[in-house]
Amino acid sequence: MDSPRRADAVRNREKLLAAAVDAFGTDGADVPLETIAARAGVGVGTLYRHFANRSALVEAAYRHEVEALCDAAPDLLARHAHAVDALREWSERFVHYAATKRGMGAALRSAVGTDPTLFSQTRERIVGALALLLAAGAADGSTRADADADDLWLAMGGVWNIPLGDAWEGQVRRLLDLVIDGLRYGARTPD
Amino acid sequence: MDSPRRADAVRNREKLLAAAVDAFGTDGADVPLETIAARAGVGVGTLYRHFANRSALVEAAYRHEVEALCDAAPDLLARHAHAVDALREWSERFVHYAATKRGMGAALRSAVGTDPTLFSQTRERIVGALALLLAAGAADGSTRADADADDLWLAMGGVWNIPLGDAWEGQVRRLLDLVIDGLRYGARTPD
Amino acid sequence: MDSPRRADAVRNREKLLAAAVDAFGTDGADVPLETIAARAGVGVGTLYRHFANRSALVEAAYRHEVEALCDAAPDLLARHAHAVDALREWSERFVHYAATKRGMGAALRSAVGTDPTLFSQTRERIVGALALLLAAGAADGSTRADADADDLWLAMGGVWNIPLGDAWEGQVRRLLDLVIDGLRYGARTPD
Amino acid sequence: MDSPRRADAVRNREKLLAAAVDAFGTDGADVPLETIAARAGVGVGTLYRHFANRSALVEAAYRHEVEALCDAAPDLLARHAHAVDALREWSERFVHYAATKRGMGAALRSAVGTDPTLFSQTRERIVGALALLLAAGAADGSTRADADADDLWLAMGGVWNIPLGDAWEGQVRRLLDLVIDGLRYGARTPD
DNA sequence: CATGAATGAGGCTTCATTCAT
DNA sequence: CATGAATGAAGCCTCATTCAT
Repeated sequence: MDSPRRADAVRNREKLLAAAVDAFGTDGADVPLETIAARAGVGVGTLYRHFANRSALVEAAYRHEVEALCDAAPDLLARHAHAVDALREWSERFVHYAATKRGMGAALRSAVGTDPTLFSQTRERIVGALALLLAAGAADGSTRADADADDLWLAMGGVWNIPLGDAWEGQVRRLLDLVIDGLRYGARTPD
Repeated sequence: MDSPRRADAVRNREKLLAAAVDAFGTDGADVPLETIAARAGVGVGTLYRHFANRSALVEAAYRHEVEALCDAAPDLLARHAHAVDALREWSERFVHYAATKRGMGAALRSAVGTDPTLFSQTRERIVGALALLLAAGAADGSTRADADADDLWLAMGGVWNIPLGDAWEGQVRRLLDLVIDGLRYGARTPD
Repeated sequence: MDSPRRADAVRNREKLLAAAVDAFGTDGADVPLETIAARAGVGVGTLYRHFANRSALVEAAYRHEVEALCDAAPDLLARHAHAVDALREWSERFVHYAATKRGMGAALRSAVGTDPTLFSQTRERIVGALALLLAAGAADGSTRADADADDLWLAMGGVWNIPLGDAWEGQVRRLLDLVIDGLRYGARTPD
Repeated sequence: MDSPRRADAVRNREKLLAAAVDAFGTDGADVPLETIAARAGVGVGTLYRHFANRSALVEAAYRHEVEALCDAAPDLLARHAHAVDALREWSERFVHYAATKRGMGAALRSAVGTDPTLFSQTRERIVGALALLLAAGAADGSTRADADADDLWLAMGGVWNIPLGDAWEGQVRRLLDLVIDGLRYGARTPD
């Protein structure tokens, strides 16, 4: 239904979002937008056609990451026999997401001014994904039935506290594994 | 030895550092240096006479805060009968320092590029101050003798994790109180 | 002979000219062409198919107004028993034209650079229309026979001097009425 | 009292104003500010230090012209035995001013939005200068005593109606001479 | 030593124009 | 023929830094 031209535009948008996430993470919150455009392989004009200004881009890039993360939840459930395994794989992606958010941190902070609901909305979205995974886990008995998505989110939120550095990724992994193990405790299906 | 002129210069330097800490916290990492100079009541030229460039100022402002914080430790010990009370008062100042560091955060991050040892050096300085306080506490029995300055630093580092907001200061206080109470546990002198 | 396609194209051209006149008057000489295209309900591409560039559009819009104004002269003569009545109605339209020219003023000034004959040509066209009306008036005796189209044009040109404001339209009307009354003076047919 | 440096700054300001008047007249209301800066022989930054933005510059340039014009009135009176001669010379300058205003017209129109009192204020200033000249003329008998500055301003305002072109300056001169001759009519001192 | 004016590079954003679909 | 996405040149403005006074 969309003309092919439209497809190119969509692709450009994706490229811009990817480039933005990357650039904010690499070069800091102040990367010239022209750098992002260049990295995406398009002209500045194109960037501005898609995103009215810097905050719009920052916000879109962040929301995009959250969407990608949360959209994966149902897919993963469909691909795994046990919900807990879906949760494990989902947590892999969460690590990546956490890394991104760290990188974009400064950029995000300056963008929340524009839309103060940004963080609360994305939080809800993520808690929703967690709720989905937990519900499935409760249903198939692969996670304990009394686990709450909000609590899980808080526990996972511990990753923000892990100091950046070489050991960061390993620590994040161990934290998430620990949390997921906690969800296994008291589950119906033994390992 | 110092001419009166010299005294003025020193005073200007102080005013600039104070203005910088203030401005970075208030207006963000991007405050024009001219704004800082104005806030200090001097011309930009004077600012540049004291600090070669923006990062130099950021770094100096941060180190200055750390110095002020750490220099207080011996003074406090001298003024309190029990080391633990010195520690309590020192932690008050630490709250202030933490607030400053939060405000300067973005500015600092862009400055570490210039001097990568910045954080490790200031960390050492603070751990040193803590060690001093703990040693005194162990000596007069007002804190447990097996406490380690590095561990204490890590525990206090929890303040970085407290989300900014209206409740921030209260939470910081409670965290620090908790930690200090921990140091009391097993101390020779009962409360 | 004209395919329906052609009819659409003609209609688009008209819509664009109308939108241009409107937009220049409303938003000033700097309206983005994209705005004009949108107001005409077509894409920019279509605008460019019809007008090679900005000045071409400005010029065409102006000429179009003049054409519409002048083409009306013979029609009006055909519809009125006395030429002076045709002249009166024509002057109504002139008011509208004057308003338009005022609005487009800045845009026009930047376009004359492209075609310096623009104003002299449109002047001739208008003087021609006036000559037609006066000739008819002289013939049927409804206006004095010694009136000259060039002089009439100069007299009507007084409208450019009327300061813009709420009273503008009323003053223009009174000026034109006065001029036309002058043409009645000494006419063969009494009122 | 002003340091020499200050003198340079003042000179720069003057150069910028002169360049602006010139550029707006020559290149139209849209001249890049960088062009004006270049023409004044300074960097853009200097332009911006003196004038916060485009309208500020336009407005300042216009007010500057009016000031120059009006400040001349007392000087001229001091230099001429008869007030009417001062008035004649003043009207020379008015021609120049009128030319300037014509040139800056478009630029001014876009700037009035910022300060709607611009025209009324400058009008008052000019009427004031005229009043001064007329009072002197009434006193020394070189102009008729019943002349009113406001009326004189309206009469001189006729210059705005003279169509631009090669003949413009000549027509302006003749108009002003005519008006001044009118002021001579009934004056005590015969020519 | 202090001052603050001058400089100009560089970022943001807009829009005329082109061109693939 | 129409569409509207893409391009990039160009203008506005800010601010770090220099330097004459």
